[in-house]
Amino acid sequence: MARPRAFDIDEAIEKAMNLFWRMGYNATNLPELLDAMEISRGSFYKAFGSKKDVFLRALALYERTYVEPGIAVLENADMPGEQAIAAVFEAAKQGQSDGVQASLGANLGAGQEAKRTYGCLLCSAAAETAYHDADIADAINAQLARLIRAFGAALARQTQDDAEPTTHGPRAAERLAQSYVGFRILQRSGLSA
Amino acid sequence: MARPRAFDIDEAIEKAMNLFWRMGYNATNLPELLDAMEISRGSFYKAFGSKKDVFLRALALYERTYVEPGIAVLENADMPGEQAIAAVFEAAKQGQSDGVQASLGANLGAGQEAKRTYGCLLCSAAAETAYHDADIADAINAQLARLIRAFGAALARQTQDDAEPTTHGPRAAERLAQSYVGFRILQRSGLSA
DNA sequence: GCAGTAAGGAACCAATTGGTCTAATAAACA
DNA sequence: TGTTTATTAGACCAATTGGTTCCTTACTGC
Repeated sequence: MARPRAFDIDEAIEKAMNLFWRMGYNATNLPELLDAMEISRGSFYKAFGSKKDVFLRALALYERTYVEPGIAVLENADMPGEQAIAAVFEAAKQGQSDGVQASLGANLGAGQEAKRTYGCLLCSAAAETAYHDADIADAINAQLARLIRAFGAALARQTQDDAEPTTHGPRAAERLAQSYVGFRILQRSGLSA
Repeated sequence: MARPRAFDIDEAIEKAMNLFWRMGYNATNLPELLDAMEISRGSFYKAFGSKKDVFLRALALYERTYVEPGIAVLENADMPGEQAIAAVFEAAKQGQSDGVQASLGANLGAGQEAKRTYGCLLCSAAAETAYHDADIADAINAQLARLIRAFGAALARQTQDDAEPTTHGPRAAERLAQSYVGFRILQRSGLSA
């Protein structure tokens, strides 16, 4: 009995996520965000409430789309731990950013230098917004904590009993997560491939 | 034959550095910056020109104060590579943020929770400003590249010929730098200690 | 004392920020 | 057809952004 929403909420959030991914939270302003989401200011505030809410939903979508598959691999009891960890790092190396690549292609000319990635939204956001907003910080820290635990689960399934300190001890999962985050930050800077 | 500058340029930049360290570049606004530097708007623009210029100088000061000592250790030919690398990570763990601790103490009550650090200005800035300003990105990437090279120098001086993939191969220095950056990002988030 | 410079403070600037509101239109369903 | 709701575009908002200008007040060395 009423006009249905013309845009898809999830699609709009996905477009927002891709912009936040590239720009970071602070550097994303409303006009650009509305442009990327392809909705009007009115629809934006009616459907989502605020920029911060959209960012939190984008973070949640990022988790579902990019983080959880990795966590599933790390926690997959049928896969040896070393193999799971290697697979997660390999996925990060391969870009793991379809949507980003797409939006990048739209921005650059004819796909030249289109190989550059924006790293990891979660990792970048951790560095940027840690001290600014408690809600955002909580959401990010929860995701990072999940990731660390998943690395721990994979480490616990290791088949080889090697002596690498990186893969043993109480802080081994933390250290693996550090490597992952650092990789993705330097990847964003273009210094790691 | 003229009135001398009443504030010390380097001290002002140091205060700015500490604020940028805590807040990041985008989230630092002029009034807060002037307040932290304890100079007036007029003096600010006469002496430095712009917020961006101040940030670049703060980055340079950070490099001199916090990055170069680490690089010197890593490149110290008299110290075994493993030892140098361990020392750099240990320094990062210890906080390595005197100025920041001081400004933190001023913000919080009576020093409670004063142990929290802001991670590493360079690492956080790498994540935040990579795609926004070319000058800033260049300055950051140059510093990161120096750091990676220094890790490489330390690796080349290794005494033990262990089989850890982390410490061998062409990308070993890059991997060490990743660990370092990731450590400091998670440190800022409070998830690594 | 005087020239020269820097200080602080405040007024002022245009542009942008995230966010609100209105009015007209459009689509669905009963 | 009428009710309901979502749509768009745009005006509008106060607050904030980084930055400029100006005036008065120091302070220095000659």
